[in-house]
Amino acid sequence: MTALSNLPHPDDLRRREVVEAAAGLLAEDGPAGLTLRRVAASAGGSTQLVYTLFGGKAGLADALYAEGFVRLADLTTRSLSNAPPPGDPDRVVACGRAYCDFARGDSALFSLMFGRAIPGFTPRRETRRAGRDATMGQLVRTVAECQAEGTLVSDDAERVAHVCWATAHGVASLLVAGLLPDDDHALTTMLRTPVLAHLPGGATWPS
Amino acid sequence: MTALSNLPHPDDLRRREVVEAAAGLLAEDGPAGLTLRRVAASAGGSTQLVYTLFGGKAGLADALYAEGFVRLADLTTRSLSNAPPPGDPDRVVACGRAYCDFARGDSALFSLMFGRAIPGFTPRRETRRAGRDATMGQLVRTVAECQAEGTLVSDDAERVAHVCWATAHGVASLLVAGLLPDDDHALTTMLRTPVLAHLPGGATWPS
DNA sequence: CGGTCAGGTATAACAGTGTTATGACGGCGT
DNA sequence: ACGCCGTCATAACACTGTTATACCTGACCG
Repeated sequence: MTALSNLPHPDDLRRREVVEAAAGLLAEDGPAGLTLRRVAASAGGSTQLVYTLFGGKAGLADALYAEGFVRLADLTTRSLSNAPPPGDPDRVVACGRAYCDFARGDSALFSLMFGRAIPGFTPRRETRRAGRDATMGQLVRTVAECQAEGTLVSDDAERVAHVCWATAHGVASLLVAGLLPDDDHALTTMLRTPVLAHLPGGATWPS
Repeated sequence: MTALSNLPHPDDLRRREVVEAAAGLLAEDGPAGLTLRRVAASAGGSTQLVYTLFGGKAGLADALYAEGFVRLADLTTRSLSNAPPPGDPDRVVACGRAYCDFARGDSALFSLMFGRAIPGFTPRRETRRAGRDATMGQLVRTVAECQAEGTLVSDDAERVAHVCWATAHGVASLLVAGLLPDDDHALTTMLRTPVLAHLPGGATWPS
């Protein structure tokens, strides 16, 4: 089982196994249940395995951080495939809805990514940048499509995407924290708010 | 207010000391530095002190959670006292700005409140409700003042406050997570967005 | 005044954590 | 074949939250 297929590096396969085992433990028992011994046992090895593959718990958390952004991007593309065609502002709302679904579906992973759920861990700058670029890329693209169709005002697409991300993130975060009622209708109106502010013919800030 | 601060018992004075010592450690060394032994040493006692006063680390975290909402409310009222008179939509933006200032000023406490920074801890339902009512109360009040002046559209004030809170929380959270550029101008435009969507004469969602 | 009881306090022990040192094993190049 | 390097598992270390135990203080009552 060791050395027949070299196409993917065997270490990467092992890393993937460990990451998925860790993600399973994280989803099941929360960040408190993510211990090196349990991860090692779940992946069929010893705690040293995590050290040789990731350099410690911080490295494993970094891999889970990146994995979270990958899963979020997958969920977003899947949600966009069931949304109106490009150029419809509802696609921006669909991105926000996918964001909330991701947070509610795996709140522990969401907390690891955005809430310092692993005490000593802060993601590496490159990993953070990659995650930010991934989610911002999808959002900027859908916003720019709407601007090209004239369904959204031609403001800086990145800035519009920023505020849409912030809104979706705030809704999802407060939802997970149990501070917002989990009402589906109220959720859509909240997610619609930032794109409503960039609709053609909207109000401008009073000077 | 009654649920957040109890006056009578002399034990509460000790509780206050311990809470402030813990808040100091939290602000200085982050959630990872908040250990019972360090808290006890900083408050001049043994670890049992935390158990007799709070019943354990979860109880201490709950007290810190409530303390965080009190400090946030104080910062908000202070920010509102330097804002335009009631009825000006800029007051809502000022609330969001105070929210971001709070998050950046004590990111560890912010993470404890909203990000599961203490592994096993989730706030008690009453404490959570008290904190939510405290921040929502201020926000609903300032929004309702604007609606009374006609500077904001007469929608459900609580719903408007919800989306303003979510936006401010998302901005603050992504800022603390290092995922948004810390640009002051961009911050104000983002915080203005949800109130912009409720200005009189604004656009409505296309059916 | 003396005895008794309750409750807070400190000490020490326990299970569990991340991390690191210590050897043992196996594959590889020279 | 030999030495070497990396990987693995085991065990130990320092630390965590929690709990049991003993002590000591202070109030209450005979």
